[in-house]
Amino acid sequence: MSTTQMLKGLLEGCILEIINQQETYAYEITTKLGQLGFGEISEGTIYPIMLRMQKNGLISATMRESSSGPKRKYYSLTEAGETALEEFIESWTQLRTAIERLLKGEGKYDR
Amino acid sequence: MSTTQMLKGLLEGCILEIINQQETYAYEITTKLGQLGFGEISEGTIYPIMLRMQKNGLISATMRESSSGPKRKYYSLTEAGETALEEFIESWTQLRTAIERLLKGEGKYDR
DNA sequence: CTTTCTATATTGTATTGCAAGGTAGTAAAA
DNA sequence: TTTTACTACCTTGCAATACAATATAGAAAG
Repeated sequence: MSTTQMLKGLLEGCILEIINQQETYAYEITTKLGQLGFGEISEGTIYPIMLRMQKNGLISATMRESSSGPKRKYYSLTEAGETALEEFIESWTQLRTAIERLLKGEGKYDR
Repeated sequence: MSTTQMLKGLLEGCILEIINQQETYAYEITTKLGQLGFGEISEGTIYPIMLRMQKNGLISATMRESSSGPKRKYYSLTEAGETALEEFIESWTQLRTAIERLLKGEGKYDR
């Protein structure tokens, strides 16, 4: 079981959180995720997510000059994005709690 | 963001853990997951997973009579299943840690 | 002028959760 | 006896998503 399948659905929420903490662009997000302990997240993963979230109205983008390369597309959260982030955190907390309870062996003999 | 996408890849590992704690059958696993705080996991979700894991040699099955209904297919972990479970727990711990660090705002100003 | 790093985007594929549907056994209610 | 409900198994087809592979291009350094 690789982490790649476990990421599904979590990545979008995590990226919302990253943008919420600081306005940033896709290329930087990949390195950020690496630093945080997610695996190496490839660009083929990130860019579709960014475009999808923008299309769904969760983030908005503005182009800005870079000091070292092509223009960067900086993203920030829309109001819908902030709401989605809150919902993500709630869902994550619930899921994490459920799995932790399972792994601790709680409910082992309830039947 | 619904929990359904967040479950991807996690369900298989969680089911391995449930079977590891106590030999059980698919129908019971659905109710078990409900009690633990996962959503209502439908049978269309569970049965394909069980067949897949059996095909992949992670679990083995034996039929037994039921006191209240059709025969039950009881599953237990194979050696490969135990290994997969250990790997899942490790991957999960790593992923959980990464997300928690992110949500706590660590690494916010490392750039 | 070639390489390397930055930075964006697209296409196609595999995995997976799940709704919807189907089959059957047991048992209690009507 | 018929009906209803619960148990218990399984299959088909769809939608969402991560990712490899590929493409494009600007900037800087060698």
